[in-house]
Amino acid sequence: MATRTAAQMREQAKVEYDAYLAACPSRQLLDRISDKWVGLVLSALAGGPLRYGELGRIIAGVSPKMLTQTLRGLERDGLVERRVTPTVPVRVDYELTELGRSLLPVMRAIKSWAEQHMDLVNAARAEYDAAPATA
Amino acid sequence: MATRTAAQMREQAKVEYDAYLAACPSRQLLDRISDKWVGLVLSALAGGPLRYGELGRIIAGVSPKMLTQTLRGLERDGLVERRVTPTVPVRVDYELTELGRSLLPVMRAIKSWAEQHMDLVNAARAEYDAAPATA
DNA sequence: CGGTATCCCCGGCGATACTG
DNA sequence: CAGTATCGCCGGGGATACCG
Repeated sequence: MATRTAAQMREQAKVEYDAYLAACPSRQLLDRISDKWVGLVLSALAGGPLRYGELGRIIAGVSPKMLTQTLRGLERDGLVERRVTPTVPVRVDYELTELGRSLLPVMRAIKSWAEQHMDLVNAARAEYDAAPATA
Repeated sequence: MATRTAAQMREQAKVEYDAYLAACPSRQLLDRISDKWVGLVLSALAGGPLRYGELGRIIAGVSPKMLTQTLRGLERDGLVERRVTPTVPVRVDYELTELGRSLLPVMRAIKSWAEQHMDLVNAARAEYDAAPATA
């Protein structure tokens, strides 16, 4: 066995780096908000509490599974609150918490940059895609 | 067959909604910056131009394929510029464009929120995970 | 040095059917 | 009404090997 191979050392470094990445707050946040449905749910909830079914209708393309999964994730992170009213047919409302609302400005910043610059990005893409040869 | 089934109408609505989502600037931006390596590359490049190999070493856990793929995507979007110096062994530098630099404040906003609030999020997670029964 | 091309595998997304 | 459980598929991610 003798010396550890370069591959082994690299492997080791990689594992550590992955662990480091997983612990990075920015990455954690990006992982959360980059989820396909999170942004939609957040902005839907920005206007006030909504029931499960209402969210499903507003968001339209979401399956019950993904909606629940998204909601659970957000609840777990303390960004939304799940409030159950035990009436005859149960009624469940979801609402942004204080923490969840504090995230809205960030979402707005993202939206703002996107609206101001995405046309440039799209132009760059078009140009890039249209360049088959010659500088 | 007569009437279109509810499933068909739902399908239709979903396709349209997906198209709408795909066109949403915020979603496009999120799709880009939420990429595992994009944030790393951007912040690495924030300090000035770097060579391909340097990026690979700084970022550590990245495979050549992913590094190239990330770089190409960013170049295509006009966020980084690829500069080739045709010396004997080729030399390639990557550098943020003006557009790319304009994105840095947004990244900082994300980082800032994360650093200020992720401990609350993690606390919420711990509490959530520790709640097996009773309110 | 700076990539490209290929293969494989895993995880996540969505659809469906069913329950309290 | 508000979910949960299960299945299948598809695509992206990483490792590896190889070119200019």
